[in-house]
Amino acid sequence: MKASDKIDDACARLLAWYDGHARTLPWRVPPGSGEVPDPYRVWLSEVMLQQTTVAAVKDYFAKFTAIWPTVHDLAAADDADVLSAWAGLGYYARARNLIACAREVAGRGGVFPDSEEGLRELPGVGAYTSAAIAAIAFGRRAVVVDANVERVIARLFTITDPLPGSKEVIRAAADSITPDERAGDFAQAMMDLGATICTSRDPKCLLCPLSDMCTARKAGIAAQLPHKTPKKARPLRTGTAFWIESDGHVLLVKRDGKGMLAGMRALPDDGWSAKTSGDGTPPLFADWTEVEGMVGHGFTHFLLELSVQRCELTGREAEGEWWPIDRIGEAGMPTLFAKAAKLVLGT
DNA sequence: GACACGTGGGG
DNA sequence: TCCCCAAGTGT
Repeated sequence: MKASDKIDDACARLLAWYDGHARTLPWRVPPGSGEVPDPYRVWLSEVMLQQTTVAAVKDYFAKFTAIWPTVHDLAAADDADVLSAWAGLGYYARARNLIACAREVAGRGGVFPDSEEGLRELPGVGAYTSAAIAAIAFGRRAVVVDANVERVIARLFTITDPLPGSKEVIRAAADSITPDERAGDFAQAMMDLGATICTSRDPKCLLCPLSDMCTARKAGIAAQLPHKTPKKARPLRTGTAFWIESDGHVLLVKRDGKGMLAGMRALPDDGWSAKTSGDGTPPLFADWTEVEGMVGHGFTHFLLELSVQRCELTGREAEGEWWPIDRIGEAGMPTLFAKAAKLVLGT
């Protein structure tokens, strides 16, 4: 059997498997249905799915498409409303780029570029997302490589060099088995395979349509691939958030446009960051009381232990936005501050 | 290439 | 409990 035959075989088997096993997802068109995917929904889902699980995205996708059914609607939205709707999903730069991208596309008449290169120019659309949209929404041949594909390819071809150094080698191997036809289905098939069969831990090789051609499985090392260079330990930082209450309202601030949780509504704090712990300094002079307990929160590159101080004011002169406490859940704060609010309110 | 950038779930 | 991981991008 020639190498090219094996490649065609892998491709055909994967597509056949996908026809019978594709996950049903809110943003997906079932294979063979003849439906045409909406580029707006494909784009929105792909951005939401960056470094995020399908389960976490589902509710947000439903909410966004209900409030903003088209790219024009999203482009016309207030920044604060979009950021609030995104609150809890994480990686907030994605939301800021989402707004910028929607406005750019709306400025082109609401038409997304239909090529990988054109899509790549859009804010928040990188190598992966441009390839994914080109393939899924426009049927273009594109080499779509996410963490699922990296894992499947590393195992199929026994690529043992550690990530991220081996990205180019993996991409080239993925290129070699990417078909000209059904590019979108192929990309989604690879990702579904990685998500459900060729999983990071405990791969289900007995169920895999490619198991007999998987060289890592043959070598008995499938579960150990891909190798990854070890991550650095996350430092522990401490910080303080301040709950300033007056007449049933709490004082919220808008965070800086740069850095952690940029642009998000939040409780005032003492300036903690990934680099340093906070200094405990309150934003104003008052009779502060320590709230019992602590909020533990893990960010990508550090861990935070957040204490909360509270005080009661008689007026509302302080700088910020006074938010009704009984509607604090609608404030659209990142999870860290939502946890702090729960600690204060005992909910 | 390295690092900043969130969060929730699974083993 | 803790560690790893997930449909990455921008700087």
